[in-house]
Amino acid sequence: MPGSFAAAGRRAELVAWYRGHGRDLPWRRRTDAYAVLVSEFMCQQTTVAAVIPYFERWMAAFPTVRALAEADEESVLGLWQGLGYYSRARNLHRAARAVVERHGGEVPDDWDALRALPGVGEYTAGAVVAFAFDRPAPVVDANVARVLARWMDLREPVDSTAGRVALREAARALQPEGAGAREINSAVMELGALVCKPRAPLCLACPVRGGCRATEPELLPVKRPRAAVTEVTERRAFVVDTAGLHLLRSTGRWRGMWILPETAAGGEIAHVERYPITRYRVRMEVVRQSPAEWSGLRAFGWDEVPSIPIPSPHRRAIEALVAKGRAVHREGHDEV
DNA sequence: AACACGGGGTC
DNA sequence: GACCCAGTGTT
Repeated sequence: MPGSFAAAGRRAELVAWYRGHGRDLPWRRRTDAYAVLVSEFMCQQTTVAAVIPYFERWMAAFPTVRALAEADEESVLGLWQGLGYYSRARNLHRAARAVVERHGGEVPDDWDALRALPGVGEYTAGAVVAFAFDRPAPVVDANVARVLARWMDLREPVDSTAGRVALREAARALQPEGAGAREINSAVMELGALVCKPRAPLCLACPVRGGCRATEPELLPVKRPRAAVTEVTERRAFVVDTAGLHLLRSTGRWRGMWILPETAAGGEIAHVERYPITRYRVRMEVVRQSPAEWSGLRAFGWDEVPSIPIPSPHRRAIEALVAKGRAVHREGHDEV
């Protein structure tokens, strides 16, 4: 059949390459399903290099499903602080509790049962089946999508319905009959990370270049056009007294984390922090206010601030304002 | 099908 | 600056 995907015939070369060149990542040293689940949650939309230190700290703090299930949300968010996409932390926490309640504390080996856990989508369910239990499952992350799109010369956007279907079927065709899913799926991912890179793919070093149909691999994968960036401005209060820094427990975007409260007050802008968030570009203007103008805030001593969960842009603004405060103090004129 | 959701790295 | 990343949930 013209256009059929013949990657299955290249499994041996791919796995041989992986055995020689695959990286020694912390979660590849273990196959217990809980460790796989944690690493997969952390790796969602996040680079491997950023995840490694978080993974090590997490596994030390919460070594088992039960340990995580019994933890409180504050410490869970604290360990996740700085990784972004905090709903992953809340979902992983809920997933651990669901595993205890529904499955007696054992992470299930069944795709549908996995998929039913909070925060577990098609990708993560497949990853746990393959990496923890070494059973066949399509595992399509951004690396695999890029490798397969080039391999098949797929011109359909990989984030369209048609593109996703094509990729899932190709990934399915790549699976071995019995054992070996762990290695083959790891190998395709690793090929994407090390050789079949987003820009400037190293085709001369590719173990499957003989089977690749891409004529212009650097132009693949095709993606749907992205939404335009919108500028937004918000104003927040920096509230400090002798008790320390007064923060608000967020109920919105950064639910459960501690943030600078939004304010309508005018006055001098003490600091401007700019940060991107998905399709927005936020200009955060910070003004100094006194606790008398607020209720519902909680004061933290300055020694506590480093260890509580605060989203990165807010933490950066706080650090900048503290530095400015110190500078004023040094100059000796505290007419702030 | 489109959008919200973070933060850090790369070129 | 633009683009990318071991995606998922909601609308």
